[in-house]
Amino acid sequence: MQIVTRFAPSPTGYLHIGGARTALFSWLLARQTGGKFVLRIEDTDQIRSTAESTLKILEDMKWLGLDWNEGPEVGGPAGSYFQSQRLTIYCAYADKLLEMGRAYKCFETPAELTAMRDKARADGKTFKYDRTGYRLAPEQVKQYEAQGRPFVVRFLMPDKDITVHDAILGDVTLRESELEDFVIVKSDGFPTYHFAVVVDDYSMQVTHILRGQEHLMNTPKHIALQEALGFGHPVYAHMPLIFNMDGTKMSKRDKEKAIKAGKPVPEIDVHDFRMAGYMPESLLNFIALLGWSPGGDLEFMSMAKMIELFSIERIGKTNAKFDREKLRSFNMEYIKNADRKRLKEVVKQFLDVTDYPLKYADDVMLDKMLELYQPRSRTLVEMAHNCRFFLTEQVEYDSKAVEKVLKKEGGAGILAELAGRLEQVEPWTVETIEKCIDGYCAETQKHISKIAQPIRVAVTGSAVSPPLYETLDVLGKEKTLKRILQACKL
RNA sequence: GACCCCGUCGUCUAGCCAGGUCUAGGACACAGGGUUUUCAUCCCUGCAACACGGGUUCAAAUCCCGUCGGGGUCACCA
Repeated sequence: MQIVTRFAPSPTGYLHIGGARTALFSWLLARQTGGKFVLRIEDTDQIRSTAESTLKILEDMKWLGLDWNEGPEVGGPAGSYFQSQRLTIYCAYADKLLEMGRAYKCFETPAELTAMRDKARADGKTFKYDRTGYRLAPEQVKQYEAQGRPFVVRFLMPDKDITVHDAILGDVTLRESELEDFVIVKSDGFPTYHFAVVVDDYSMQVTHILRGQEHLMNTPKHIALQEALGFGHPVYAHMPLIFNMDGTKMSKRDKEKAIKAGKPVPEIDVHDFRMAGYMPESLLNFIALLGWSPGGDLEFMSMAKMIELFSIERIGKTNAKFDREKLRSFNMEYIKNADRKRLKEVVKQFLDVTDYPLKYADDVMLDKMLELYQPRSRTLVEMAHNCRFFLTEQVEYDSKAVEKVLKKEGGAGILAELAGRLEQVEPWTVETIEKCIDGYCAETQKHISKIAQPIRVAVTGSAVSPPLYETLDVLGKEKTLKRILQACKL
């Protein structure tokens, strides 16, 4: 039997990093077995869903390289992959349940329900819907409907315990007393998540459902629905959750908080990581290791390797904390080891959506930058930021570096002398530059470090840069001399 | 609060299911050292964990129970 997995985000914002992991695992499972990966947009919340979010999510999925066999843009046999466009399907099933007596209409208002919940809480009890709607006489229901009173449809839960056979957690049994008749159709006529998800997973022939553990307690509802509708059950696999280092949830609000506090803004959504200069393959590799491991000491894996090694059995049960330090380290490793062609592609993609001076560099210059910065960048942001002195006319001088290196060690005298020497260098290559400066060191009995640093600061504005001779070579003779002379005046 | 899930270095984890080969391995971070014109890379060394208490057993990180701790869920949100 063909394995069909799915990822079903609700379009209420960017693709969350946790969602990305869910999508990745589902995708891996499908790809490994030659099955199908379905993307479905769960936009039954009319208030919060936006078309813009859908576009963003699709874009992030593409950036990650998680392609789908059925879903938005590609279509598929199930019809629309937007739940908001599948209303007639849900209605048909809701009617069927109503006819079977497995569902019933309720006329309580949200306010009334809230009041009942509050009262139960005040009494120290757990609220459970009392099936008032179920006991309504048919005439009464008709009368309410004639009055135009809004209603919801609730599913009549069977009076029995329900066991979830989870592929990760094992059997989890929920007592009948813990289960209540939940809403399947809202008063606006839209299905609730629980109802739509069951109907869609059935019609899209989904065989394996991977999702976060926060859904575990929902699963008995879905199982009961499947039984009532005669659907059969997919395999469920509830994955451990991902948190911040301090144990709190990774939420969009973390970003707002950081901005208010004037702190660095943490990456939360896939889009954030993209803008922060991570490569999709390193992000994917990193999040794959949150809650899953191929076993042994293996950490760095290509997508092909991950597809080969992935298995639900090896997904762990314990929640993980998202360590951005380790991600950075992963990313550096990926940048360092990427072949130049791929790196260039990623860098160009990155520059397309950001605004660094490097964006305006020509291809030859970009190659030179990559040569210099590939081994020393943890992120693309770092790379673009650190190489900007090559691309801008004005050097931004780091005051500390000027103070410490230029004023103390070098002095305008040495720099002026050096400028004179360098002016004679012809042609301008790493070798000739080296020869010139080495010669100066030998003649003046000065250690190279006493010479290199002042030049570096003069030319780059910073005490830190790629190797000096390469830097000067790439910068060019004209700019080098100009900057050295300019620095003499500081 | 009720119900459910989980508990190996600071963090991600291997080992657990099929108990001995575990004085618990790897990675990130951290500390020290080496290479180096700065930075980074690279190399070496170090620090650091089986939550606790009972049991079963010749033997427990591995099996069982309890305690404690962490998390999730309790919507006409998904």
